[in-house]
Amino acid sequence: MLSHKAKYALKALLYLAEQDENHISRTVEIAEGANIPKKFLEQILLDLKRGRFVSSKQGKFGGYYLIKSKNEITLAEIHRLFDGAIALLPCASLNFYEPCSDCKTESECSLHHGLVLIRDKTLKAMEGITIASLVKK
Amino acid sequence: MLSHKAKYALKALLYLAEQDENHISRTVEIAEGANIPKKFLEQILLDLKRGRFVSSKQGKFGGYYLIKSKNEITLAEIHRLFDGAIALLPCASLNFYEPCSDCKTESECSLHHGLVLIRDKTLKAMEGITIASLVKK
DNA sequence: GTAAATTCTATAGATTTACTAGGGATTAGA
DNA sequence: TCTAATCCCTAGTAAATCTATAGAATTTAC
Repeated sequence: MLSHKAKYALKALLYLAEQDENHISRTVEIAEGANIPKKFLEQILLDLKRGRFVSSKQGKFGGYYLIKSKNEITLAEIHRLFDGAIALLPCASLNFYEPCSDCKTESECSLHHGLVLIRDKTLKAMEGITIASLVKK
Repeated sequence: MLSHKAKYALKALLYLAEQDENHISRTVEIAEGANIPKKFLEQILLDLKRGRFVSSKQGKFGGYYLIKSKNEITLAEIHRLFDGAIALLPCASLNFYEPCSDCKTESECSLHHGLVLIRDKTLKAMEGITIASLVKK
């Protein structure tokens, strides 16, 4: 399941993607438009900025805007930024790999192999969902 | 990501699936064989029993054994039993559906649609992974 | 200088996770 | 019938995580 943070991030990105080119959106505007708690959204937008999905203009008349094409922002990326690994266990993860401490036996290898299959399919599916694909309902 | 509970459940089921027909496995035997904390495993086995994946024999020389074919126990079922919904949000879930309180707008519908696509693909993938498919490494 | 906005740090409350503890109930066999 | 072995059940607990909220610092336009 997605965390609220990831869900809010997607909704915020959708909101930004629906605005006119060159429009700068204030946090409060996004918060009201997408129904997200404002102070929580502040943190999320900063995370999105650190992840290079959006950029900001500070000060009066400042706000946020997309810097990555809505065709190139995928669900997979947002999941990784806010909720971490897409794989079901760290030992099956590409970007968050860790060996499993309790997996030394035969059954471990088997589990691992199945989870890598799942990861591949889920990842491919998630990479197919972009902000653009969501906007054009 | 899978919880430890779900991971341990899978490992315990794998252990049981690898035993001879009619063999009854004690909790401590599974715990040592699959490297799972024993008292934690007790709870997990009870959950698996309530879920009708295993049954037990009580008293001296008791233990656990599979009652569902290892070809019919899927990762999807174990995920649902221990970790709940497979979908990324409750509003996209088949078995754990709940409407999203904050989703009243256009962007909600869009998000929903994409997440249903993901759910369908992930579910199909998870239903393809059975205990039997994991045993025969 | 002032107002409006982002940015940063801290923190609080609730929930969940991953166990652990301790005993009760059941059964087999001596 | 006693005893040991085993499953069964309920609590509790420490740590982490999640979901925010608070407040002040910084930046910018005018």
